[in-house]
Amino acid sequence: MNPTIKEIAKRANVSIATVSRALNDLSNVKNDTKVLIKKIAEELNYNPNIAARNLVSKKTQIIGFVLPEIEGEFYTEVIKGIDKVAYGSGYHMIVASSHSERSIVETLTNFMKRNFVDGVIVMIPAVNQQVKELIEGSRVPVVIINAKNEIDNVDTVSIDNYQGAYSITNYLIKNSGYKKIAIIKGPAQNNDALERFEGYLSALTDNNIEVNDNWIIEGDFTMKGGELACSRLLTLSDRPDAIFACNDIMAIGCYKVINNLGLNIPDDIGVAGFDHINLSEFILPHLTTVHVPKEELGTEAGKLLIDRIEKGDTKEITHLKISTGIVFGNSSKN
Amino acid sequence: MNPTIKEIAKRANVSIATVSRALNDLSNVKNDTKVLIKKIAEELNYNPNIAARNLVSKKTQIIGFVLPEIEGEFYTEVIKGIDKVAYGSGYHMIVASSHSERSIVETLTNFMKRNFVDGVIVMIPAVNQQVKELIEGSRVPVVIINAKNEIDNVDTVSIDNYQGAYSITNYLIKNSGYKKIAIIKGPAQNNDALERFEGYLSALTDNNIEVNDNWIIEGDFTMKGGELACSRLLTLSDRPDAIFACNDIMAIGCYKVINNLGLNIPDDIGVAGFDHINLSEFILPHLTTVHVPKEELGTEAGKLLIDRIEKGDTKEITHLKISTGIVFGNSSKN
DNA sequence: TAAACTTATGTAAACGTTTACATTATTAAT
DNA sequence: ATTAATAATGTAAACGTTTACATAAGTTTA
Repeated sequence: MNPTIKEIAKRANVSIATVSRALNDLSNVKNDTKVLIKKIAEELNYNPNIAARNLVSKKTQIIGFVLPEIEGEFYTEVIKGIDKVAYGSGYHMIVASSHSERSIVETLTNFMKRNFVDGVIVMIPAVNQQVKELIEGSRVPVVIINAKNEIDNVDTVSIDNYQGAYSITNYLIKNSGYKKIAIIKGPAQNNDALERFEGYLSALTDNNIEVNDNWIIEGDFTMKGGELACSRLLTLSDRPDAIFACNDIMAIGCYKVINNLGLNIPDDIGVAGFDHINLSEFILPHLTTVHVPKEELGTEAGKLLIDRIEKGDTKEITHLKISTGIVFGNSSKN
Repeated sequence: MNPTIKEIAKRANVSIATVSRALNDLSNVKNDTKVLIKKIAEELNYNPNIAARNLVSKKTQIIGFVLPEIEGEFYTEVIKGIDKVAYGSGYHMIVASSHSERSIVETLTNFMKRNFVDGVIVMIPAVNQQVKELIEGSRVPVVIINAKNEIDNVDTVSIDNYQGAYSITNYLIKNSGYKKIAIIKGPAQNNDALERFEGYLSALTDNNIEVNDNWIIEGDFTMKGGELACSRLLTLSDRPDAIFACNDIMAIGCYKVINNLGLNIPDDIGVAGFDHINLSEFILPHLTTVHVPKEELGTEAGKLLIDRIEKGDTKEITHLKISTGIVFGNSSKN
């Protein structure tokens, strides 16, 4: 059906080896021959058979991206970042989220055991033992996004959560003048959440502010969770004058509660988030939050992975930390 | 490196043909042999080489999804839908959005010419001549999401925009009692936008409401566009009492302007959108909008494509229209 | 018990490339 | 003009499967 190099060889009166060399622009092919072959290939609308090429090269030019769920803009941005880099280097990306019918482990196993992808990028908030072992034992190159640095023979890219949380807390203190800053944490096993919490603690300490345990509330990174946490905080007898929600969605949950109580943001109570999702700019007042370069997370992971695929073990392991910045909204005084 | 069927054959003292048959659970293999072979495969941690298999089967079990840009939850949901169906049928999905470095045509060409994917799902708001020809001439099965039915030898899935727009306009009239309903349209070449506009017109006509050209404003499906359109409408001497924005993002733009002017939604002016994006439930008052089953769009397209891949031309062309529903928010009176 | 099936296995080709090695044609060096 | 070096091309194997066809082994049937 599809023309093959055999067909081209016949028409050009050369061997298939020469055709292959010509089409791949290898050296040692007379220019005339090369031109002729390319012309014929063009005429026949020739396209190389990828499977055949993969078979001999033992590469597929495909990278896999494993994530818990394709949802929310965060992952979307990361996907975009990976895709751009992949495309630029001649790779394709297969996205595999886990869902009702497929577990993360299953996906990962599939990607790593079969000679199906050249490398895998994994972005999961909490790496459990099983996943850890899977990754450590993998012959396929892996890059992990945003996990705790507990797998050290693997390249990683992550957000500097500590720095982000530290600076926004510091900002709330130094610039806005808040003194009683509460925090709504993220899920307990979530590494990002942990690091953010630590940044918050350090900032308080460095500013000689005592940590008040009543103002440290567990959250779950959902809006509902934000609402509940916020209403707990606002009904305390000694209530905080600012709330640092460990992600934007929870911060938006706070907005709801605060508005319902007829309080003013940022005068009665300041609010800050983390992530800088689009929504944070849609709401009023605009949310003060931490900008996370989501797409960059993807591009960096992509670069690292492709480098690893192409250079193998000659390159040493990289642990990349991507810094964040503050988005100065109006949900905090200034 | 990786064990092959050859290695298994050697250990089991059989030919590679038998191994292949045993592993693929084909008939005509003695049960003892089958069990033995499978045991050895297991021990060796054997995984079939996909490239080799693809080479002979001339299939890759990969489907491509082409979209203009991975952005916003709409596409995300569709991706999720496709992924689920694909996975269920043993396929993988490669997502290729166009971006700075890659045009839609380029992506499409890449997918359709090479024997790289078994089928392609295309979701682009406006199919131009070049794309049309590309699709019509494709030997690779294609399913188009949400485009005008102008390519008839291809399966399509689309939202019933007309019905959605008709019913929400009708709702604004019949249930909310609005009489002066303006519309903010979508981009001129966008097919969804056109159909929505037609639904609006029909609903007015069927309710014996005269169409007022001043209340028909061009929009562009962006928040900013919604703001501008809204402020134009609200400064008219004869201003509408309700606005139907052809997508939610523009409706949210309207909220901004209306709030700024100190007007009340839904009493001074009603607002309705289209798409039912998450955001529509975050804002207050909750937006009255048209629910679009985004994930279903993906699953249906996936099913159609895989069916086409596996059944070939024996199955006749399907043009599927997916109905929508109204989300009764508080941005309209009731 | 031979003939006729059926079942189980093997042989070898095919899929479409790439590439090591061999060969021939061309150019440079003496 | 002969030899040496280089450039261009060809030959054939290899990649790891699947599968048509051939063969061997086992089971009915008359």
